[in-house]
Amino acid sequence: MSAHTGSLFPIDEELPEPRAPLSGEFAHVALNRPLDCEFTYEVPPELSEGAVPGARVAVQFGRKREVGVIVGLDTSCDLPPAKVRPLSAVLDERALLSPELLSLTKWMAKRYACSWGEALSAVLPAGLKRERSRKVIRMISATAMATEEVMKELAKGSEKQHRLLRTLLEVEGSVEMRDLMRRLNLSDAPAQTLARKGLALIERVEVSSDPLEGSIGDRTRPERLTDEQSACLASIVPAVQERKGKTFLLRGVTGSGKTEVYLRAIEAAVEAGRGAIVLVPEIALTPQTVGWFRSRFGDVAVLHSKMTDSQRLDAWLRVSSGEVKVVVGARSALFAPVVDLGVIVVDEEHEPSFKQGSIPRYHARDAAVERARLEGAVCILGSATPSLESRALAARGEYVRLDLPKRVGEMPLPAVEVVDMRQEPPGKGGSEAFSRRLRQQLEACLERGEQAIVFLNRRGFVPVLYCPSCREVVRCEQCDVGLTWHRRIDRAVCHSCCEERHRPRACPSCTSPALRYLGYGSERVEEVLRELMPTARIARMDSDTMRRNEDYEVTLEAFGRGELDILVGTQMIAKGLDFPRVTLVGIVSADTGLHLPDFRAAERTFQLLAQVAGRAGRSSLGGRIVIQTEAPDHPAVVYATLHDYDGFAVQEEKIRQQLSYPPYGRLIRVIFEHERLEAVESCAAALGAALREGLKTAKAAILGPAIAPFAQLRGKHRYHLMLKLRDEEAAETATSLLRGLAAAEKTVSVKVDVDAVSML
DNA sequence: AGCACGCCGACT
DNA sequence: GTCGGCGTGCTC
Repeated sequence: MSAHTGSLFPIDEELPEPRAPLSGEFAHVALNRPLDCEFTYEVPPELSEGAVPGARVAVQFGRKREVGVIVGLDTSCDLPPAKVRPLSAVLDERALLSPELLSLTKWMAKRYACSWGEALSAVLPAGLKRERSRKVIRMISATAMATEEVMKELAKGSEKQHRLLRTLLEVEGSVEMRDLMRRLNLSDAPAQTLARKGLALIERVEVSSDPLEGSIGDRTRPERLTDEQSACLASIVPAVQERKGKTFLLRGVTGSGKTEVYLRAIEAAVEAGRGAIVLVPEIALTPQTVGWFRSRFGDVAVLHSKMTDSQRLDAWLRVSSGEVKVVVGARSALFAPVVDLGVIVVDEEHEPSFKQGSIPRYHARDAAVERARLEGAVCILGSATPSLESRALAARGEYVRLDLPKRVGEMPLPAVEVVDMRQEPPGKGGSEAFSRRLRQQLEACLERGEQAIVFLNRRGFVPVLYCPSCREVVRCEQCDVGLTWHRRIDRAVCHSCCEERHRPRACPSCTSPALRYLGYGSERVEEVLRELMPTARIARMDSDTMRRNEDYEVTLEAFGRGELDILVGTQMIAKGLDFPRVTLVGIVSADTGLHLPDFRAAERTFQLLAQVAGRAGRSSLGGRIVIQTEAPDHPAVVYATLHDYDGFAVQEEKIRQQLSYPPYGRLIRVIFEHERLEAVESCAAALGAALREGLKTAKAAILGPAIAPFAQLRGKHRYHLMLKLRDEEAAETATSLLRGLAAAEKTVSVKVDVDAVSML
């Protein structure tokens, strides 16, 4: 701009020039950018026919070409004419997104403090977010040239290449490169180098077939339902026919036949010519689960995180065309473009994985309720241990509560025993991980020829590297988290940033050589178990042993065929497994999550214990649970022992109410991150002050700012603050205020997590 | 978020 | 004397 145009003159010269609004046809376009507004483009006459709300368009934005979605049309425009550009192209022949999905994404933007375009980007499959794409994945494998000799050579100088190649040799076969690199925390440079040396082979593959494709379940349609199942369906089925949005909270103990209720509700929708979506936690999305739905509904579209972009696109388009009416998938399957949606099921609705960790930070359960409302569909939230949030909404009459209190076939719930680990004699070499009682039960179980599951929510061999002389544990310099020693790979691993390093010989802070190795993780529990029970056939399932998709299936199938006696594992084995010969579940420690600085720690522990306990006693063989703990009097343990969900909920609700935590009001968490500590501190303080000022009159309480539970993560300092909002109005005020404040911050990263499920 | 423009330190 | 740092402001 030249100095003569007026920019150097006082601003009072800048009179708003009077002008008539432009007329013609204009489209409001939402773009996948964190910008608070939509952008207006002129619709050229030749594009007029296709330019409808819900269609994707290509537009020139700044100096880039972007894909956006038309969210509205207008016949006038009051922007300065020079600013308005024409649409470059309409990319779809019809509205790709229904009015309901447009409304749903608008609701998400408001609720979760993101732009409409960002919410839309959660709905569109990746293949439709770019103008042209057919992404291929890269697979990597070791070649025959990768010998032990070569490994020794690499070990000297090329740390990263060595680590990568060793992993490739271990997995024997090719693995998806992007996935592997993320897990090993490597860029693809080391892989490229290995490929150049001929030690690794990188192939571009257009896509293998859907691993869940052929799976057909063996669940037959029962002739008769239990009285409780019939009662549930008697209130659900009419609601499907009424076409009014309605939400049910279905509380059913493990083995009570929740799935059959889902299936019948979906049948009712399909008979009425409508479609359905079933959401399950990612980890429960197994061939077995998918099979149940395939066996009943034939062609069922599956959407999960392991699919490639083109597979997802394919499934999405088949659903959109009405060719497929039933969709099963993880979180994002909520947005499947099902034609005339009649039922949405959210199974295990209490699972925190339904909350998306990145923008848009939506909760799929809450968004499902909203989508059902918009579509006039029925939403069924199912769980053995519903979240306190859903429980409260049911109590307030927002949801209809339904109960399945008994297991199908009068199967009793398994007996639960608690072992107080403080009373156990000290052991050595990790044997203290098993109480006398649990050992005895394991032996008895195997003698009867039955199977056992041993659960521990902690990976690695030893989780604590303790220096007795400075009384500190060895921490990750990047993350302020204790390192875990993994013995098989002999490395100290940070479970927060996945960074691995050599096992420290001495204490890094005081150089004392006498580091002590304390505690046990799943790797060590497996080893101890092999020593205690040398004849038992044991397998471990955690994210260290399950490096490939197939590993999971192979191990579970072997367990199902009875080729294994004991399955040791973490979270991974807590959900959904249904093996009739499992009669014993040992929980090595109930305490791992109990003392986390998160107000939901007790709720999570209770849910986990109930979940894991549900793996035993699923047949006439009966079942038994042994819970080891150092806190036998903790309510989460006590009520889990009694199978008393309501009892636990009632006492936990008292605590929440006293402290005004959800479900007594909503909660927003704000996280501040930056390399420079002073920048984080001052930004958090300033934003905290602005919030206190802006929310003076709202029913809100602000906690903090304070140092976040992980004070450092990947080298960034972290602060956080928490807002407790007494009512919806306060929550809305706070959300929009925060959106403005966060957008104005340029240096420090400010994340606004509405209805946060994790405080860590 | 990108991506530009714009003003101050260490290099040829 | 330039290359490049990241602060500030805009995108229909």
